[in-house]
Amino acid sequence: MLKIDAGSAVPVYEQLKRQIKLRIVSGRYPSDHRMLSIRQLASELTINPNTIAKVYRQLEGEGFLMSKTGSGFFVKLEKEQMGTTRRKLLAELTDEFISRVVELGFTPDELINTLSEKLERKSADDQT
Amino acid sequence: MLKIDAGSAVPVYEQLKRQIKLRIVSGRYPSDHRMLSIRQLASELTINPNTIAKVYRQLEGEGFLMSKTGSGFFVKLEKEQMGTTRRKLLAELTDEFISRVVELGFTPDELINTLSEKLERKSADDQT
DNA sequence: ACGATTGTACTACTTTGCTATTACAGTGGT
DNA sequence: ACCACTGTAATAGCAAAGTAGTACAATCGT
Repeated sequence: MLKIDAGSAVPVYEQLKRQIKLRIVSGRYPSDHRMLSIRQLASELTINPNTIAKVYRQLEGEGFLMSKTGSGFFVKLEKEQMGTTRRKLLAELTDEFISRVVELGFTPDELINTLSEKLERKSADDQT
Repeated sequence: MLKIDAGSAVPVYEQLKRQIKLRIVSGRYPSDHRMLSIRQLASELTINPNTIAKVYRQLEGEGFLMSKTGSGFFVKLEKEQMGTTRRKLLAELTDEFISRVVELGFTPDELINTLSEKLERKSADDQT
């Protein structure tokens, strides 16, 4: 079940987009899987259908969904594409992160160190 | 000299804030350094004084500046605080990055790998 | 062929973020 | 004490983002 936090600063359509993208990229929504219809999902989440439409259309533009007028939206991502798509997503996020951090005058060493330290601590917490 | 890209998607006040913060944190603007007055900087950059005021006030709120009504804004960051402040900034950015990436289902290994690879490639480019 | 369901397109309203304008109040040098 | 400088505060204008409402067109099952 998808969840929306209405009070959040990140807009509703953005929250939805991330969640759906994750489910597609992780294989939980396989290729040719039919998405809930715009109106169905809208009434489930108690938000405007147009917001759902926006999300679906954007995901279509990014190559994750395909629309068939009259019958619904379908997942488009083939299993073979999943790897490269995941890599591309990660690359984008990483590039943005690096540029922002470098902009603040940090060195690559500092970057790697704090990141790996945080990840170690995180995995320790997760196991506890 | 501070530079503003008027056509950029990131708002003017945000561009300014980042640049000034960098100069303070890197020590280029030492403690007790007097900033250009709101109106001076505004006329130099050909933008509205109120935008500068907003930047200064926010930086004051984050503990980088101090205002003295009638005489100007002054850098507040002591040399001893620079280290911890820098670390804190980096930690915030890193946490946000990690949470967004984990949200997309990536493993710590993938993360470290792409990051270090990108950094290596970057340093190679910078030297060329 | 019909009716229910699907996506689509257009419009409009509301809110928010950003910037601009103006008038006010405190400080400091001379 | 004055005057030119400083920050402050309050207001308004503008554009963009986000969401909502309504009418339309294509599909599919029966």
